[in-house]
Amino acid sequence: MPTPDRTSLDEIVAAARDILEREGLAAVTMQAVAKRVGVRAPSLYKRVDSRNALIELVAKTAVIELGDRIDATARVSADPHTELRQVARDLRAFAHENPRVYQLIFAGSDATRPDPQVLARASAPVLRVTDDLVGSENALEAARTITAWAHGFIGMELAGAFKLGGDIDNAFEFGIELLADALSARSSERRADRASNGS
Amino acid sequence: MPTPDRTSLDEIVAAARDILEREGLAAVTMQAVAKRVGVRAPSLYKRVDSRNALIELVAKTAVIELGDRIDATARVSADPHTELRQVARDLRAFAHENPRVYQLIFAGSDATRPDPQVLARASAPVLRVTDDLVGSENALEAARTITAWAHGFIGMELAGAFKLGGDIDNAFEFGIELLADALSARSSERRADRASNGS
DNA sequence: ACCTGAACACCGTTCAAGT
DNA sequence: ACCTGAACACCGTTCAAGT
Repeated sequence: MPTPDRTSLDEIVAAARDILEREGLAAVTMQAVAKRVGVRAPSLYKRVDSRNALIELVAKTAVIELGDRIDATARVSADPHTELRQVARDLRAFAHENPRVYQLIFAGSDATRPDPQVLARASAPVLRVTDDLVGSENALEAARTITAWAHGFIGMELAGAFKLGGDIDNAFEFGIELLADALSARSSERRADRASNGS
Repeated sequence: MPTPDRTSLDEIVAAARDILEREGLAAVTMQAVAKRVGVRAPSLYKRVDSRNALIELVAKTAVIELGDRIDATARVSADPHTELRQVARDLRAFAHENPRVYQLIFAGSDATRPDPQVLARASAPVLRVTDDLVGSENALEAARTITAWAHGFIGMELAGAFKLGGDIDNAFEFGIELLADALSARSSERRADRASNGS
């Protein structure tokens, strides 16, 4: 006679994520997760291939969540400049709310990193903005510059690498403005070039 | 009667670093390190407090090495603009040569991250450059923008996050130029402001 | 069909016993 | 003074036995 299920994959992934966020990756043991969902460790293997696979599921779930979030705010914004600012702030807000998941996603091993498809979806708004700003020839490079800056800034912030004092929020806004201005400047040059080329 | 030493702390740290770079952090077990230096695992505890302490030593050693390297090339360069470019390239070259150590340093846990003192030393050249470029009021923010961009770019590159094709070297140079130009522009504005203020 | 205890291999770490 | 085997607690994982 079949026993009713005592847990579910979703519950397991949620439990793992919660433990990760509260106590760190090392604390995400199969025993700890099992205990949280009211089951013994071996039972987890009915729904999950391995601990690594479970960690990957946590990462993947979070990436999708992040993608949705960026997508939602990117969709409603006005000009590229403010849209850019908004995407950067969204990313940072997510990182502040889910620091360990964020680090798992962007600084973890190969397996926990977003797969290209999801990544492309998440970075689409950035590409759209840079395309508007600097034109399609340099849109990819520009998008990479912005993404790299945001990712690097947030990573350092989470790592507590900004030890020299100063206002960190301020430095973030400074960076956004600097990059946005720089790209706008390129954009103007480009328009000027085009005009003088007559193309 | 005292036995002659069969290994040394330096040898142990070097062995651990080598294993880390070749096979990843998970492969750095006390047994693996011990085997490499010709000793049994328990003997390591004569020279190292714990596995974590050993990993920290690997990180610290590498940070000092990196600091020396940046310091050396930063010292000989000419104008701030090229110095900036050079520091960024040094950082990237080190990351390419020591990818796992780099990630350990900049994306690892609290314990493996550079302590503030060493970090300050390594970032001094950057601060000097930004001070030249944008003035002392915004030097820290500017330095953070540059450091964040470089760190983020390299981190993404090592993570294989640049899946959309395109020339990555090109994107790196694009980023440097964009940032350097943007800071130079600020610098000009600053000079103009000062002139019009009469201060 | 799901769950469990027992078992296995492998960790990090400790310690008494060797030289 | 350094090194070692044995032992302990704790992992991830497998599997036969329960319901």
